[in-house]
Amino acid sequence: MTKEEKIIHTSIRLFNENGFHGTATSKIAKEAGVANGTLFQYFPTKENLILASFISIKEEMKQHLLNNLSDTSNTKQLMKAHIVLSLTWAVDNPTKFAFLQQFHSSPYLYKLDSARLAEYNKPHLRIIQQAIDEKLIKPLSVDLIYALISSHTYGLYQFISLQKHTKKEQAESIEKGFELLWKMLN
Amino acid sequence: MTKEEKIIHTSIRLFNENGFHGTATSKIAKEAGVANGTLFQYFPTKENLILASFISIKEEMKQHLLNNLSDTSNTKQLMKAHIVLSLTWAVDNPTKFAFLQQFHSSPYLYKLDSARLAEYNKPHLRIIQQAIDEKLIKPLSVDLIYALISSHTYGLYQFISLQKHTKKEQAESIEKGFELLWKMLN
DNA sequence: TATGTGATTGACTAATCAGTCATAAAAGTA
DNA sequence: TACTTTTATGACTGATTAGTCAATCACATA
Repeated sequence: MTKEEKIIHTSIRLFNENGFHGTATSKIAKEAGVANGTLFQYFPTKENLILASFISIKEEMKQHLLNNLSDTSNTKQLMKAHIVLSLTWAVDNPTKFAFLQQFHSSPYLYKLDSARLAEYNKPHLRIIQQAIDEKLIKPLSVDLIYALISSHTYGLYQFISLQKHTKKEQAESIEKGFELLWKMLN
Repeated sequence: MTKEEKIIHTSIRLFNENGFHGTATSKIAKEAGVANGTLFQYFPTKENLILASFISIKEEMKQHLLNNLSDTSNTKQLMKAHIVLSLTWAVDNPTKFAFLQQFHSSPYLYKLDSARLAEYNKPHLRIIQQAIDEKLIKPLSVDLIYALISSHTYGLYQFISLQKHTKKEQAESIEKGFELLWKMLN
C-alpha cells in the first residue's frame, strides 16, 4: 500500500465515523502513519482529498463490475448480475458504501463535474435501454427505471445489513429482491 | 415565528447548504436575526441543535400525515395515501427532505434514541402488517417491505425532483410510481 | 414610579484546524 | 563516492469556532 492509498483508506474510514468536517486532516495523517505535510503533498486541500476518496471508491466498484461481469447475451441475466454484484460488493464493503451515501447527500457532490459522474451510470443506463428495446421491461423513461432500480437496490441493502443474516440467507434475500424488482418492471 | 423556530428554520437551510460542521453557530444566529448567545440559550450545544432540527422535521411530517390522512377502511387506499402524502410533502419541502437524507447518512443518526426513531415508523409498519393480514400483498417480512417501500418512495422523489415537471406531470409520476410498487408487492 | 425577573446581547476565550515551509531523509544518477 | 532530485517531515501560524458570561433590555406587577 502506497502512502497515497493509506491516506485515502484512512480518510474513508474516519470521514464515515466523524463526518467530513468532523475529521481533522491531522488525525487522518496520524492514523495513516504519515506526517501532516505529506497528506498535503498528495492532496493539496481537504476538499481534494474528499473528492479523491469518492472517485477512488467509484473506480473500485467499476472495476469490480468489469472483472466479475461474465459476458452473457441474456439481457435479463446481465441486469441481474449488475444488481447482485453491486449488492454483494456493498455487503462486503459497508464502510465504503456508507461513504458513498454520505457523499451523495453532502454539498461536496456538487463540487464534482456532473459529466464525470454521469459516466459511471452509463453502463447501467445502456442495459436498461437494451431491456426496453427487447421488450423485457415496461417502456418507461430510462431515468425513472434507473432511479427505481438504484433505490430498490439500496433498500435491499439496508434490509440485509440490518438483519444478522448468514451468507446463504443474504443470497436468498438478494435473489428474492431481484424477483420482486423484475416483477415490478415487466 | 418565535426565536427558537427562527433558529431551527435557519439551521435546516444552512446545514443543507454547507453541511453540519461546515456551518458555524455564529452564522446561524446571524442569519436567524438573533444574538450569538441566544442560540445557546435555546440549544445548549450545536449537536443539540442538529438533533432538534431533525426531530422538528419528523414531527412536521407526522402532523402532515395525521392532518391529511382521511380515515378510509380500504387498506390499499390508505397505503397509497401514506406514500402520496409523503411524496407531495417532500416535493413541497425539498430543503427539509434533503436535511433528513443528510442526517440519515451522518454520524448524528446514532446520537438519537433508537426507540424514539422507531416510533415514527410504527404507523407505516402497522399498515403493512394489515395489508399482509388482508392478503393484499405478499407475506414477506414487514421490515423488508418497509425498506422497499421507503426506498421506492425515495427513488421516485429523486426522479421527480430531477425532472422539470409541472404539478400535473408530478402527480402522474406519483400515480404511476404507486402502481409499480403495488404490482411488485401483490 | 420603582422593583424584580427572565430573555437577550455580543465581546471574549481557549481550543482546534487547514495549510505552509524550512529542513532532512531517501532515492536516483554518474 | 559526490551530487541532484524527489519525497517526507513536523513545528508553526493565521483564521475560525463552540461556548461563556457580565451587562443590558423588556416587561410585568405592585
